[in-house]
Amino acid sequence: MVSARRGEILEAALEVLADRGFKGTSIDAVAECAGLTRQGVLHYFPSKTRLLLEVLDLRNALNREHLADRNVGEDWAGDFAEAVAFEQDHPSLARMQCVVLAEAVTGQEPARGYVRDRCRTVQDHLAGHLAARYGDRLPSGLDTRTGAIALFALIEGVHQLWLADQDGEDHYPEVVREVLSVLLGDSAVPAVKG
Amino acid sequence: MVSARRGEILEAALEVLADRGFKGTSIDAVAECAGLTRQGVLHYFPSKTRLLLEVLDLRNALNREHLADRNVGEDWAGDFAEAVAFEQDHPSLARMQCVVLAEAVTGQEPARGYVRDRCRTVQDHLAGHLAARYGDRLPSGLDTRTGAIALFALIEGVHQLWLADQDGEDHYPEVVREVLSVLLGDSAVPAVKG
DNA sequence: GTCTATACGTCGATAGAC
DNA sequence: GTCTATCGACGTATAGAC
Repeated sequence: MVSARRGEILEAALEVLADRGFKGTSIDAVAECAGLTRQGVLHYFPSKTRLLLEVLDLRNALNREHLADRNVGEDWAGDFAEAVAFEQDHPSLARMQCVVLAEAVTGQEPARGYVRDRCRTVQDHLAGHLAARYGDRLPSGLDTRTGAIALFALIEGVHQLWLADQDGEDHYPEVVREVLSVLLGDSAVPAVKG
Repeated sequence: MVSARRGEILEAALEVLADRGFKGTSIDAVAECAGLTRQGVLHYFPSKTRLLLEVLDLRNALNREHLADRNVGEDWAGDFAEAVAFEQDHPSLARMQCVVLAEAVTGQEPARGYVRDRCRTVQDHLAGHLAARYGDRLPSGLDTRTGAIALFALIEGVHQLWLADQDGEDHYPEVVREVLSVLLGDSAVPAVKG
């Protein structure tokens, strides 16, 4: 039903957004990248804002699809390391997300609501899963809610660091795995002491 | 020596940048906020880019100034909690930083170099301090370098979460303190087990 | 493809201080 | 009479809308 063109435009928009952010993106640039004219783009998406929101949805879909392949929850540290690796294998997705979310922190950007919702649902999700498995406190002694916040912050922060300096450190998935195993308090990982 | 005007313009620029990001900021808006015209601003700062860079320097100066008041290193978890609290007491600084850094992830933004340098120097700094105190491994078993990365990522991530949803959770400084005490492995903090 | 809006940066001008 | 602070007007580029 959705024409192939629509998909192509979304792909093109993802690239341009990743490269220039929302404010910096012109419909012309998206159109050129997709091989049609501005009017062609506006035929499928009524406005730049709607286009952005659909790209964000696309990203969500891709992420969920990827996670669905794993048996999430058996190996938390591994799951998160994998999620980080996935982002790093798809730099456009990662950059788009980072830039657009930050822009949304700003005044009245269209993605503001999206960002707030995402922030809350991800935290609730994490807290729910952790509580289901560990109860009120993680084995490390951390409060479950605190742990969920820390996990989320850590992942977001790692993405930012990686994007800020892609020539630097690139063992982030491994870093995440080790840190998580300490935070959770499982000792399923080589947390070699002294 | 620098005229008072200059300072006023920097202050105004900080506000506007925090509110609209770099791309969204017009010299006109800064000028209006500072009570003069675009040309007046351009008299003190040759370009929008230079203005941005000076605002980033200003932020650095403020941060250093604030940290100089503490006896940094005696209580790591406390230091970081304090740093987070400081940011939250100065929302303009925090938002400006977050938005501008994220924009810099993008193509050829002026702050790109600044961000990469900051990323490296902060990590090196942290790693150096941690190594000086703990050696190759933290008491928690984490590798020192890994710990430094995790600390930095955690702080950056927490800022982002806070900015994304300021109506949500607001115990971030406390969260940071608790998480750090687990990551480092000091048990100087109520990490109540079971 | 044209219209309109906005924004950057330059040029020349004015007015006061030294 | 030159230096500093500021302004108005202009040229150009880009983006969104129809």
